[in-house]
Amino acid sequence: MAKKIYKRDPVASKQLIVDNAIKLFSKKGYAGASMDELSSMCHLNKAMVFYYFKNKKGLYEAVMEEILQEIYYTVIEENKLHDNPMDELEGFIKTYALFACTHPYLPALLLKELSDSGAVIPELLFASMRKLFSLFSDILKRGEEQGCFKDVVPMILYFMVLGTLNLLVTTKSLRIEAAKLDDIDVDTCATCDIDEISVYLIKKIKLMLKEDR
Amino acid sequence: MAKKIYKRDPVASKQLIVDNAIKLFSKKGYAGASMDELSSMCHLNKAMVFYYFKNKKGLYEAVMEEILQEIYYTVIEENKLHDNPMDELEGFIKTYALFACTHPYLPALLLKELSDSGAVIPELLFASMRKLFSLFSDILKRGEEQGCFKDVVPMILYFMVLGTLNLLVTTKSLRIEAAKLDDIDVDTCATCDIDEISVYLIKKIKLMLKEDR
Amino acid sequence: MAKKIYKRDPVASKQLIVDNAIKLFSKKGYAGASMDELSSMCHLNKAMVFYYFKNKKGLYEAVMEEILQEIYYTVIEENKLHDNPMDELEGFIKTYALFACTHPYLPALLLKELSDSGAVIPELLFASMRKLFSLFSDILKRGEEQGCFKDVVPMILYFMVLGTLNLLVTTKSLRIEAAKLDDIDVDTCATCDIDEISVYLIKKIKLMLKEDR
Amino acid sequence: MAKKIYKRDPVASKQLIVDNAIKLFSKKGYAGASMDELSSMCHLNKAMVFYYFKNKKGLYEAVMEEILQEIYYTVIEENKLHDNPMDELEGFIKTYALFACTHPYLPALLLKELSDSGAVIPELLFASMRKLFSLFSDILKRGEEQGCFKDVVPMILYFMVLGTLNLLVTTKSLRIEAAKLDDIDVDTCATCDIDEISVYLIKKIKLMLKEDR
DNA sequence: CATGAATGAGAGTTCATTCAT
DNA sequence: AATGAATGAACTCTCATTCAT
Repeated sequence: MAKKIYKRDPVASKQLIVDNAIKLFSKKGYAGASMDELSSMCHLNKAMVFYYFKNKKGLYEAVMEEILQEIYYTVIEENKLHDNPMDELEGFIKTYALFACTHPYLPALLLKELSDSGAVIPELLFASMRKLFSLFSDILKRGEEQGCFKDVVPMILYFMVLGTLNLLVTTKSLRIEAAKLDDIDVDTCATCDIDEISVYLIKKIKLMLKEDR
Repeated sequence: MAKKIYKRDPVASKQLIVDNAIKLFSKKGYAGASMDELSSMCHLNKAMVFYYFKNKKGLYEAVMEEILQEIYYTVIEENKLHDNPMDELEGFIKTYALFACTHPYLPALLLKELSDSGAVIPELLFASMRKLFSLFSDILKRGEEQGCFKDVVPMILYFMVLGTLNLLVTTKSLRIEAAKLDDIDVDTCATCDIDEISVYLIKKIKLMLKEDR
Repeated sequence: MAKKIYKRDPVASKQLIVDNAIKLFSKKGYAGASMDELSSMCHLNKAMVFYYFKNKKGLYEAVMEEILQEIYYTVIEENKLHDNPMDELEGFIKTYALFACTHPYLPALLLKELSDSGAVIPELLFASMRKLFSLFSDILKRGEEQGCFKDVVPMILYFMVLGTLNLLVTTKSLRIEAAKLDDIDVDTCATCDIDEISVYLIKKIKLMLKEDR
Repeated sequence: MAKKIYKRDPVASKQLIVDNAIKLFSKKGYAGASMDELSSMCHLNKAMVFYYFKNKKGLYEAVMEEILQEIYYTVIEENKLHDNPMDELEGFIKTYALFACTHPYLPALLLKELSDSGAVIPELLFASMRKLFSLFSDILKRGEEQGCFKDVVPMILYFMVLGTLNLLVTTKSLRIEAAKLDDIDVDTCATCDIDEISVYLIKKIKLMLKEDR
């Protein structure tokens, strides 16, 4: 008679919702995502979403909080392995790049949120971005003090790193498409893997910071 | 009884709709924008939107086409003023930066579209981005041939420029907010004007391209 | 500069609208027909329809009046050629059949209207059907008096004739479709022409009226 | 405050919708029926219609399927009671007539659909009409083989029966109206009950099939 | 914890109709 | 006579959310 499987595992169910919400929100954006579609992705009843989360916005906040925390802790943990600004900077970029590549919903969600200064969750986004930026800024500032980085404007450099990496991740399918059509001499980096990209980016950022002019 | 407003200027009405649609789409995204809200922003009857445009998507396409063409022609016109890659690159960045700053809906719309590889209008976005990228890529390629640029990967550099500028524009209000709270020693470039930013960016990009390693 | 041809022939324009309205109403019914589609069928401005006709219902009435009058006069003119009930009956059926076949919108419109007792134009339909029925009824009554028809109930026989012919006309495409699929031994009269059908119908009606039981 | 009515009987709610949809579609046709009106007829929220049915067309199909199945099974069940073509034919006509009279939406819906060869649901109507026709055709064919029917063209006779009965049912109110105005000597069968009509029809059809000419 | 039924508001879109030119 | 712009009401359908079970 059991025509349905009742999981009755609240932790698992909640996580299931969050996981699918990440997928959905990153694909369709906040407004474009429907709770109906979400629940059917989870093979769960629609009302369950509202049982675990206050409302759509609450779910979105939970989703964003989760992924923003995840990237933050990933980066900060990796950062502990290094003891000089040069390595720390390299580590920051490499780690962010790898994370963005293996969790491609992060760039999608981040760019969407940043594209309107966090219209949906200003405070949360605000706090998270600040924490990550603080770390990045600290690295550069210390590097400047130690004389290995010159002419540093952390905010701009921060968006340079994040902008480049996030856009390269989100446009991957677009660039692959382009590669099929484009002339021989235009390279869209369609086949570049994330390591090549971050190596190049690191090299260039280092060149940037080596001298004043 | 005078409730109806007869403007009867089709060109003006259509432009009114497009202008407000730009605002609305850039603020709320495609899915989040409502045609109801749009029409009341225009002080026009809702049906008028569908009189001038096939449907919501058609309007969105018209909007995107307009702004993508505008930025493209602005950049390409400016480009004609220069005769060497170094100046051309500088011109490209300065022009894009200025345009993005004076037309802040462009970064908002672009980031939103790019964040999901152009979910709404793939072909249109695709074509436009390619045209702009072609120009950028050409500049760098010629510079490389002439020996003034080294170790060039146009695609990455393209997203570096666009990513940095677009994010700096869209996060402006966020960064101003941050400036009020932040400690003294963290600069969010809240007060930087676009010229300072682009000068810095140009300087850094040039350093990047000066040597191989 | 003349990018449009201004007909400025009111009679022709009005007739153009009526002609296309006949097509449209017979295909889509009253509610399903849109004035927008109609006007573009006519290559005329939408407002012209309302210039010539009070409103949608007024147009529909004009359409129905035209075709109901046409069939009525066609039948009554033909009827004058005969001088005995038997020939008159045969003439009635043959004429109606031929008209329905060459003007297939008549059955379509008639069945639609009759299917809800003339919801849209009760009085008009009412009057027209009565006039045609009167003629039919007279023929039968006179035949009965003269002894050539027996056991006559005009109303039922009237709907028998009209029902059969109208349905055979409107279902023509359906029956052709069926012929392609059906087993050999089922004949949907897909290829029958209207003459064969009316000859058969006349023969059968005559048999009906020859004796009491 | 008690504004909401919680019936919470899905079977009843769904049937309520279907029942009212039958009424509405048969009165106003597919295009003329509004889902708003339907839901308020049901004292149900508008969204419930779309909860139970995919869309308007899906509801219409469900409605048509229900009534076409009902008439088919009614006729076929009755048919099993007889063992000779003559009785079967009589049974067919009587049963159809009675059903059409007690379920007057059937003729209304059928004539509307047939009047444009099933514009809304071609396949469904097609299949149903074929099944019913097959039964009718079989009866006549067997009668012909056994020598009790002569000169049989099933398709025409089928539409004769259905046309007559359907039109007599749908025009009932029209004919009652006419009876009030008409001269003494014209009988619109306004008061005829369905039994008298089907008895007359059966008698006439039998006469038709008794001899070749 | 989980479900399906129910809801009201609003979405995008089309409609018949009218107005100014 | 003819046009295109404009309107308000209605349309089908979807949304986030809540209720009873």
